[in-house]
Amino acid sequence: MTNEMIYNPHVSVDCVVFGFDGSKLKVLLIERTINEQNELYNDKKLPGSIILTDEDLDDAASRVLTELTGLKNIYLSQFRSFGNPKRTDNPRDILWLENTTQLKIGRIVTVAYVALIKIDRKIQFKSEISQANWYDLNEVATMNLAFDHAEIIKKGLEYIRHSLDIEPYLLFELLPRKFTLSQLRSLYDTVHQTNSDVRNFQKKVALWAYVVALDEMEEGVPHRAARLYKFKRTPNP
Amino acid sequence: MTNEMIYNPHVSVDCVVFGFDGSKLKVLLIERTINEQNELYNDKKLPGSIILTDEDLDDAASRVLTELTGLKNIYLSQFRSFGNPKRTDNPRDILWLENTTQLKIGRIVTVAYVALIKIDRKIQFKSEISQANWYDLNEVATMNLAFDHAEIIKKGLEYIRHSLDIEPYLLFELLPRKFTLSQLRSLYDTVHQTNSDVRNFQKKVALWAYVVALDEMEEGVPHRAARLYKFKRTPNP
DNA sequence: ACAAAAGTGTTTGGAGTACACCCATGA
DNA sequence: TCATGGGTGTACTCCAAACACTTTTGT
Repeated sequence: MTNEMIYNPHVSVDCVVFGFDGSKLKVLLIERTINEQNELYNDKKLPGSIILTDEDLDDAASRVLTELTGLKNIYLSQFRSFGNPKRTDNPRDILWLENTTQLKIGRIVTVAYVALIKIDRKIQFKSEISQANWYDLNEVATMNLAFDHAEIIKKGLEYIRHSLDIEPYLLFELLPRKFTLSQLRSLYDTVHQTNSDVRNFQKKVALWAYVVALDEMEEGVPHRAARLYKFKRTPNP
Repeated sequence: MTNEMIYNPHVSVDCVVFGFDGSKLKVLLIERTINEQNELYNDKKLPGSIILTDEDLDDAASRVLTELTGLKNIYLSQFRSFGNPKRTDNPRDILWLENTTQLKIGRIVTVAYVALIKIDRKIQFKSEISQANWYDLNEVATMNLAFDHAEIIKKGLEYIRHSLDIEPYLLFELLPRKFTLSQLRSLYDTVHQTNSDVRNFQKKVALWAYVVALDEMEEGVPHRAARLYKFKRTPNP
């Protein structure tokens, strides 16, 4: 049985996983090492891979993310496909693909997914296959990424900005279970590229049924402790 | 040279083209005839086809739409990909595909596009390959369509509802060049599933810089003639 | 004259925005 | 006591929604 019977080398999935560390938005990238005429070349890429022949796209995205980063049960949303025939033109990318898959690779159409996750949960990037790390979005803009992954990240970011406008409760995927209104506001302003007024923001949030105040305060901060809040899923958010 | 060198039989594009006839939203479908053991079987499908090996997805969508319906210069937006392995499981669909493409067909991932067009422009569905017609959306819900095309249409409709919320000027893709406010309101209410108040609607439209009143009236209607309006593209709509 | 659709204003409530000061805490 | 961020209220503007009658035209 050859790899060709298991893998479909014409379609791939890529996952753009965004995280928030309290002040900045980050993307999850994995290390890639290419053996080019015995010179090792290192760069970064999105977690992604070709799909299995009998696998749905959503399933492929979850599987690949788990295999490459160890992350499980992440809510991934398909946002766009990329099929420029030139996207697999770089010889370095082809070399790497053929080495990793042991398949003859031609043109690949990729289906891209986004996810939002809390950086706070003790993430163990456990994978035997690859090494995953968070990178600052600004930093990523200046990095050399594999394939058209820079473009995919850009479109993914547009997509989540957009989704968060429509479904603001998605923000809570990015926050710790208990959070302060400053954290929420800082995140809100980061993704919306705004600078909200503190009072107006508190009023706005007071109208969101899915944000509930707790009887708990922050601890160990070098200033007045802030009230903690939690996110509560509501019947129709 | 085999077809396999020209066509990529693993990825297709499908176009969901919506039109508005003044009162109802319609979808463009093409006829399909399948020769099943010398019994001819007829049904409908979306205009769509597998892509060429060296073709970008957007280009494939335009090309396929033109080839199958004669429509040119239609603005198509990619909205989602469909890759359930079972979507190409129906033997009738496979038979049809292999007959039309002369290729061995396995699993196909399709990238779906939507477009909005005016039914008023004298559309000549000129194609040597297929016959295209408008179908009422309600009607479509009860029809048997090829592959997962019913699902694709449903998602396409959700997508345009959504887009029209954000970019209301897209509505004008669906209207004749000169239109009355009743027509605009009827269309608006159709896509939003609302029932707007006439006066409030006129006020709302008065604020849209891209709708301008003409010095012309409707003619030949059996009641008071309505003023005509046109759509004017603005620098930043 | 009547049927059919066009056109027109006012009021009310909710949401967003602008704006400045005192409070609690740890160092 | 000071530095740091937390927390609070009011006034204004804009937009959305509710609501009913008169006008024009063809038959």
